[in-house]
Amino acid sequence: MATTCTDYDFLQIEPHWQKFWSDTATFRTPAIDPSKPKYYVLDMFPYPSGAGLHLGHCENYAITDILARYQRAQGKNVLYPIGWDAFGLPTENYAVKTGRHPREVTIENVATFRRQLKAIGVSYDFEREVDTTDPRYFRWTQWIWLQLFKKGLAYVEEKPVWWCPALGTVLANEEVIDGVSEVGKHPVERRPLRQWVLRITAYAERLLQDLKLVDWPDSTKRMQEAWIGRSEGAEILFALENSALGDLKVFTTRPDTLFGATFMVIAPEHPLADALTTPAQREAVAAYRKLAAAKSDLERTDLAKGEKTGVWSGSFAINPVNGQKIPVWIADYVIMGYGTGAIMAVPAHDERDYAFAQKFNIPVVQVIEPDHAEGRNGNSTTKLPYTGDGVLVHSDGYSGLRWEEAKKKITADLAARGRGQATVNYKLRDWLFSRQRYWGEPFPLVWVNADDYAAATAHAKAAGIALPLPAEPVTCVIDGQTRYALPVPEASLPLTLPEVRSYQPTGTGESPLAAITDWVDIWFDAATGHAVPASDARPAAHYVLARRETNTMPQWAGSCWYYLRYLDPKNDAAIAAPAALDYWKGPDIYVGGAEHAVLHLLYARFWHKVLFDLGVVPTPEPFTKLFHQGIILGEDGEKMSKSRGNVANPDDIIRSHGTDTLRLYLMFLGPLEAMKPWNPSGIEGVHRFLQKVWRECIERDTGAAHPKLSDDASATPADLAKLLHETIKKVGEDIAGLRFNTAISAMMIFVNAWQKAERIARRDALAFLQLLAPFAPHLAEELWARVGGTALAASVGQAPWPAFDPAKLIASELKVVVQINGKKRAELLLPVGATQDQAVAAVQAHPDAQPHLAGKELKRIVYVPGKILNIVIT
RNA sequence: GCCCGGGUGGUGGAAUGGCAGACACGAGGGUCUUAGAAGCCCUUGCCGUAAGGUGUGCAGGUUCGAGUCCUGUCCCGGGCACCA
Repeated sequence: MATTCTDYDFLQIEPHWQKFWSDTATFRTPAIDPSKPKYYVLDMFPYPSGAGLHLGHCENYAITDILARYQRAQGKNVLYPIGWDAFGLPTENYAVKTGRHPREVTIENVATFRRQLKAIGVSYDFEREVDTTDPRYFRWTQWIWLQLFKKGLAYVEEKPVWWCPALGTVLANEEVIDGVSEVGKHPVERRPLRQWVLRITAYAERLLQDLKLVDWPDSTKRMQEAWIGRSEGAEILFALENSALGDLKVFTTRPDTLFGATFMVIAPEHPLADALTTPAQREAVAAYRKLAAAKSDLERTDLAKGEKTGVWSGSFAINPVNGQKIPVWIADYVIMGYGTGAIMAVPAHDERDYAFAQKFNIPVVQVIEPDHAEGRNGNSTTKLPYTGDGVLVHSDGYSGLRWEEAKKKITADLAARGRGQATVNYKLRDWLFSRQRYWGEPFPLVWVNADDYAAATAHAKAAGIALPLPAEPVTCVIDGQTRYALPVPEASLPLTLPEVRSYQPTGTGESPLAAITDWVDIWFDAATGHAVPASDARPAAHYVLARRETNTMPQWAGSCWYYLRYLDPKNDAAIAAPAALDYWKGPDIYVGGAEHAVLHLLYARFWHKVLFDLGVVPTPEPFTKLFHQGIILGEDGEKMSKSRGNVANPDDIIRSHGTDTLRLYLMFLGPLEAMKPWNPSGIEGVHRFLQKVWRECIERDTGAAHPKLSDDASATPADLAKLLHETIKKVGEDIAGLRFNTAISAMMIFVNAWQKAERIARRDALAFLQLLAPFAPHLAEELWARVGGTALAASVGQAPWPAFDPAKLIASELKVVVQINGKKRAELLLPVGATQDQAVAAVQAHPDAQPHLAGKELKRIVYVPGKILNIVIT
């Protein structure tokens, strides 16, 4: 039932239809039906911040909503869900500031988001909402973590984190601005803390290779490739002059330049740095290492632009190919985290090594000569450093070889002597997976001593409980004692967050959870997961004294698998039922910002592959097709931000022009993937368009259907009918190809023509409303009902998408542009199928063309029927 | 420095190697109106009264024909970076 307004009163129409959709559950996901094709549209789910929806969200969700509505009209079973990525720092910080519980804040923010999403008219199935902070959801986040733990993909390590002594807390990278804390501008330092780390590097090769399986923007694929950073090379052992110290292992991608190695460099943190330092150098090395340690990574990289620094250790290494004695230096341009933390330096063929050698007067030996370079054998004119390809020189036994061959041969020869081997290195680091925060998923495990670990696991086994234990126990040292990580039984999940009185940091760097003694120190039953405070009497002999893990998981955890939970969000027995996983598989399209091109997408792929290996999911990749919408900038062309004062608020636009106008305008602004400045003056254009559609459908004074609508199916003039079918074709193709701006332009062209026609068949008007419906669903519903569409379907979206009639697209005559020597001189209307000779004859008779052709020889004729006739003359 | 994008009217943008500027915004003129708003009609890349010329950052090239392909170059935006 439509409204009765006579004008396009969007303030009345839009809420009316939102209520209709909600009351009739129009967008409830259909049941699994293997006989029907499925289409799963996924948005990157939002973090429900206190600020509410911004235009970027609106753009993102308008895109997916249009796709969802279009695919429904195509007869697909559409899954179009939404949820909340609600754990995380801003909420926790807000809770610290206000003393409110983060859950309370989250519930409030989610309510705001849900209300705003409904106000922009997106057709989500709100019955499938997921919330990462809901224990029924994070139960499965914890379950997946246990599978990773069991597979040996989780381990514990001391890792440096940002520590702010003044705030007494650990800070995230983004909370440290220019070397001071974002809050309060206090100094910060690096401090090692016990952390959980996930072994994503074990999947590096597959994460790289399987990029071939997905339809993603090339730039995103390349960013992932670069992040994984595969490089082939060799590990080479250099004997140390002091043979008691053993060998120094380096990684190089250029084993072909081994004869040019004139020094070695190790990172200041290298484990051999101490041992290699001779007494004479001790003081200098100590000073240098202290200097390097004080530098943040940022400062170290900043110095890349400046001078190289370093200090000689006093020791020498032996080049394995020529026995030459070369000095070992310590310099911070070599970092411990990559390769082996040590390099062989070849100044002639590496810019960094060259700069270092220049500064410290180290010899430079050229061993590669570019092809066709003059004066091989000693009198080279090649400018050094030379990093390109070529032929080896000054390399006994290898001189004259091309570099590719030399790489292989030198590596093989070293391998034969046990002094090296070909290896592959990745830049990808393991994933630091713990946070010293309250508002995150607790790790489902406790720490116990060795004896209790043995007793507890034996007890669980005897009780018939298969704990998710790794092959090798994970241990760490707490207060000087070795502790074993004992997982809670899967059946006891979720492990929920205890209530705390304060979210203030503990001051020790630990999570606020560590202060809740009753929760942390417990008697623990490994078979049931049951626990009582350690201050209580031991309930039974099989209870062991345990300390809970007080770190929590990072925000990434919940967002790594949420797309699977939508398939079956209320399932208490599994992530999702196998039938649901089988039918829906994964998203057919995933839409979200390019800022997640690396981390989120890489982490989610990693978890998905682990689940694939476990047989939980049927596909090796989670997101087969990915699309990044461009950022909406402020009017000034800068990023929208409060401080710049250039933020456009969607609520204001909904009030002034309606959400259909807002959505349509966001889609009309330009290509979806482009970064676009917001230009509020242009919004009038699309608003006028919608009003024009209204005026063509509704009689102004009575509010009845417009009198020019006719029940005679042939009432539409032939030109307009042809245009309608062209529009149906174009809009369908453009939606499928994500070119919404040109789809809208095609609809505008049609309506301009419709306005000039005296009559139009009612069914043609309805077909047009169907095209408009994905973009401006409220107006389309209203007009659909009032023009008579409800006889076909209660909701415009439920009517099958109009088909275009190819026969209607064919014209009897085609326009051909006539060019003479490449310049347009005339236009011809030729019957379909006209031959080149007929075309040329027509041109020669054409008054515009004749003067140009008179007395000229036709040297060449290019004829493309229906397009162009180009005549080349002398 | 490296890797990606991208440079088209006053503005947002359109154009399977085939009429550059679709569709809009803005601007100018007209119509309607007591007046205005809204609507409707016309004009609108630049130079030129016009015929015509010219035009997609710049310089070349390929082609009957280039915004589109190739080479070089400049500028803007994004990402990465002492990664051996």
